[in-house]
This record gives sequence, C-alpha cells and structure tokens, in this order.
Amino acid sequence: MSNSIIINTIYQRLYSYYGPQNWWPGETPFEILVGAVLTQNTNWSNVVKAINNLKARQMLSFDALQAAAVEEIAECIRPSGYYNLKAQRLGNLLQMIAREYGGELDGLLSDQTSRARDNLLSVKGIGPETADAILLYCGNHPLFVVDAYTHRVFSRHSLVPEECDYNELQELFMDTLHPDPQLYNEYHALIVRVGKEYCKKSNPLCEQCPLMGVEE
DNA sequence: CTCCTGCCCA
DNA sequence: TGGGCCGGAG
Repeated sequence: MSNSIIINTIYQRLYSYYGPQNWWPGETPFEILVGAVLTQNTNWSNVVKAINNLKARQMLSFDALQAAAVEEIAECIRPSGYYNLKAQRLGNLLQMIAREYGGELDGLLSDQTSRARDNLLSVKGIGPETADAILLYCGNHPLFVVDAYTHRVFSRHSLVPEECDYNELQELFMDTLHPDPQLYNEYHALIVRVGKEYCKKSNPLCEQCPLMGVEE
C-alpha cells in the first residue's frame, strides 16, 4: 500500500479508536506558548505544576513574565525540569516577540507562516517542534508537528527510516495531507496518545495496538 | 532504574 | 554524533 494511503488510514484508525483529543490543553494563547517551551522533553503533568505556579504568582502574562527575573521564573517552573534552561528560553522568546512584534503575541501569530516560523527558530531554545507547536496550536497555522512519538510510530511501521530528520518526516505528512490545521492538530495529538499507551519506547504493546498491521 | 510532546553545544 | 540539562511519576 502507498504511504499516503497508510497515513490516512492511521489517522482514521486512531480517530475511531480514541475520538477527538481537544488539544492544546491550555486556556489562552499565552498559556499555550509557555506550555510549548516547558514541555520540551518533559512529561505534561510536570508542566501543569509549573504553569500553576506561574498562575499563582500572577506571572502568566506577557508583561508579568517579561518583568520577572530569570531566577524567579526558574523557581516557579522548577517542577518542569531543565528549569534554568527553560527560564532563559522563555525570556529569549518574549524578547523576540517584543522586538519583532511590539510585544504582541497576536502579531507573531498573524504574521506569514514562514516569517513567523523563521523568527521563532532564531530564538535560542526554540527548535522546529516547539516553533511548529506554537504556530499550530496557538495560531492555527497549517504546520504538522513532529516529535519523538511521531518518529517512533512511523519508523516502527516502516513509513520512514529509523534515521530520518524532522524535515523529512514533516514533509511526508505535509505532502500527503491537505493543509488543514484542525486535521494537523488532531493527528499529532492522536500520535502522542498512541505513543504513550501502546507504541512505548520500551515494551511496546504491539499486539493490542489499534495500529497493528496497518501497513499491510 | 527509565521515560517524558527537545534543544544546544563541542 | 554524544553529552548536558532536570524534576517527578511509575
């Protein structure tokens, strides 16, 4: 079967099995922006603790966070891990938005997709996954988000080689699927779900997986 | 102990 | 390409 058929079939199977995932978990675009940085290589439950700490200190807004000292931010986001690194990264990100968009997150989100993405990638600490997650889940830009789960699920089903970079994997999806932000939103969330529950790094549960035999 | 919706640096 | 960043849950 062709890759494009399989990619569509995988979506259908996951959606029938799990239903809509209602991503991104977050109340405002700014909260999603912050969450995208905090969740880098980090379990979401730890990110929730960090975000709640920021909320409790009234620091979950552009102005409050930019005014705060990095040490104070680091203290709040401690539960999310890499806290010194991430406090700096949040600062770098806000600085870019201040410089390029007058401090308006909406300015970034309503910019051309390619320019917004380039600006995000120019920030130290923002790589392709974080940039695409911000643009898709905050701003509805049609960018498919690739992550470790995507790589694992699709290489295990032989759709991409084991050694395959972000761009290659992203192009596979974006050349196959219509540029529909809602579809990209749901598909990525479903991949994360099946990656956590079945396509686990160790001891994957292939026999019971909803994707079993999908490539045949 | 391993893993978690990465990314930077040498 | 490998190591460092890092707390919390299982």
